[in-house]
Amino acid sequence: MPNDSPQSPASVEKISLPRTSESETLKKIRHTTSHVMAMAVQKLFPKAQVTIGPWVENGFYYDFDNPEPFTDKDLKAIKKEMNKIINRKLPVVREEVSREEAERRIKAINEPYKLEILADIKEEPITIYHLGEEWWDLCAGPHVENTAELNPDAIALESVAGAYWRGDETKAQLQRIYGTAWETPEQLAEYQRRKQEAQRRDHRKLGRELGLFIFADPVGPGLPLWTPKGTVLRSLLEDFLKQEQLKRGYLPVVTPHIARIDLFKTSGHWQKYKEDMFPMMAEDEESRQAEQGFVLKPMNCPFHIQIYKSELRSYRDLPMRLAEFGTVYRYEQSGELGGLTRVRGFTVDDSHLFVTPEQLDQEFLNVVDLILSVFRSLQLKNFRARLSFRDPASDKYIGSDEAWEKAEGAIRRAVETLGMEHFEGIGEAAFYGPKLDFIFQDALEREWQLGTVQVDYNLPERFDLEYVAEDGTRKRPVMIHRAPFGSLERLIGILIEEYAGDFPLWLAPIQVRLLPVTEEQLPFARDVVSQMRSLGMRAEVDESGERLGKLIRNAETEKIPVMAVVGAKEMESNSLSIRTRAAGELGLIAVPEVIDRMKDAIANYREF
RNA sequence: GCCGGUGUAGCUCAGUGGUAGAGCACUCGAUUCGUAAUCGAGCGGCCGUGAGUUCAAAUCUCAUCACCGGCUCCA
Repeated sequence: MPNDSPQSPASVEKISLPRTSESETLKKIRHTTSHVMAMAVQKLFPKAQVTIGPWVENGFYYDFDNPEPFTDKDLKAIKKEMNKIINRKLPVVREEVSREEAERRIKAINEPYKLEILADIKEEPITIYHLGEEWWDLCAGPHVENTAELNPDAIALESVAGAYWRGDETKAQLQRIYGTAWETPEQLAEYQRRKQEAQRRDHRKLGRELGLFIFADPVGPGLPLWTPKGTVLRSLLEDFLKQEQLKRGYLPVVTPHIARIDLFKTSGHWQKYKEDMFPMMAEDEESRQAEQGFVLKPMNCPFHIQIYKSELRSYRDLPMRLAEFGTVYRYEQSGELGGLTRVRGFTVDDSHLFVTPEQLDQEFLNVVDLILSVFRSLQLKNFRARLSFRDPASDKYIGSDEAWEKAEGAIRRAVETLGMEHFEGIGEAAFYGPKLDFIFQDALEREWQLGTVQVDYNLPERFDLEYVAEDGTRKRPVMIHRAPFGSLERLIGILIEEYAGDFPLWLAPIQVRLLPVTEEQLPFARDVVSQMRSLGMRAEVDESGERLGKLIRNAETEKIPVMAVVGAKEMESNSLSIRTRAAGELGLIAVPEVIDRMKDAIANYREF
């Protein structure tokens, strides 16, 4: 791997690649290609039944019900068959039929899934698209007019995957084939190049290369171990947020990792969240039977609630903002785990705000303001805000409709007040309340929730929380759950990919490395480093004794932002030859000036 | 949890039934060198794990664990 040497054309974007949603042409191409693929599959696998085959942002897929799962080898054969179909230059013909006629024809070819799809189509007439004489599918279109408009060299089949019919785990598992299709072979090549490029930013790869974290088989899946460098990163992010929270009146707390099962029965976790919790620890079989045991905490809220409840609170104490970097454990399904973005043990930058109903709106806005300012400081710009509401049809939630409506109302008012762009995610709520979530994308365009704010009327009720109001009566506070990072693990995963491993100076695990030209300069270099360290900078000397070219190469590969070459002339003039990753060689600079500039840059979240 | 794929040295990977390989890293020696790889030698592997087939298994079969791409589910 040549790493990112200056010669490599870093990220020159020669060819522009439209996304499907932005290009009518691509929509047609991909739609038709998915039909061609389905036709090819049914030719090679006559038992395969078709279901749906839409375009997606980078290509298309089609789900089949086939007695045998497809393998990578099958994909090759399918692609070959597709080429044949395309080369036959089949016309793509739209036909409108009545519902009865569509039903009759589907029954004639025995395609039960199509029948279900037909039942869901509201409008008439029903549109059917024919590929030549021998194959057709229910489809709204649009399509190209002839398969000759497709270029076999601009099409690639990518992978097979299981997918549930209608996205429902309890329904049949279908075989999904993913593919991609473009206008020209050049576009396909560019798409594949960018995909490779994205893989180079993958935090799992960079995390290993930069020595930030590891996973160890004997420890277990989804349980990251943080190396010294990774721990620096974590601590810096924690300290940064702690300072922001200090300014805003948060109160730090610390709570244990385990608790009696009863705590989670009161909160409702045991009833609604049990599947996501590690199994109970019981002292003996009798205790196990009686459900008398301890569990690892999947969330911090019940613990913070206990602290709130430990004294009688006055309205004068509110809002009370209890904050903790609380490590929680969730028994995620094995197939869900991956890198730092989905793990089984992670640290939430958690806080629970206990507020009066009158304070709710303002406090919610304050939290959103904090979250947005955190994202700004971290230079995270590409996110979407999601209103995560409950699915009224599901039974996975606790609490009354009234409480839910009040909480959802508070979130709606907040985004309206802020004029914030957002979308709604039905069924995305926590089991105890609705959320405002901030959704980010990783290098491979998968979406992840980071920051979150939640309004909760339910847990205060279940734990019978109170405060004494001005008039002396006992009233119930409202809770806001919030986490700007979401979790340190996921945040760092996203940050690594966002920065492509090039951390800003203030976050870099090693900020500056001194590179002695010969051993002669070692003592001087060590002295400069100790000056820097005494000022809190993360500095080190390369003691390897290799030649300068190698020292630079190593520092570049490790993505160290500032390199300082020390040779005879630097030593003589008490200066350093500075080379930065971002700007290259900056020439000779006196040691005190280097230190001042470093200090200034770090304090102001700027580069050297 | 489900479907497909992959597990060989610390890392990246070659080896497809017959004596385990390369580059980098690491150790030692020589070199004291000016902005992306100095030369040489050495160390290092129960071929993820367990069973089976075979005269013989890294290689074939089954099971299991982990990882990767999806699905479902979530910070």
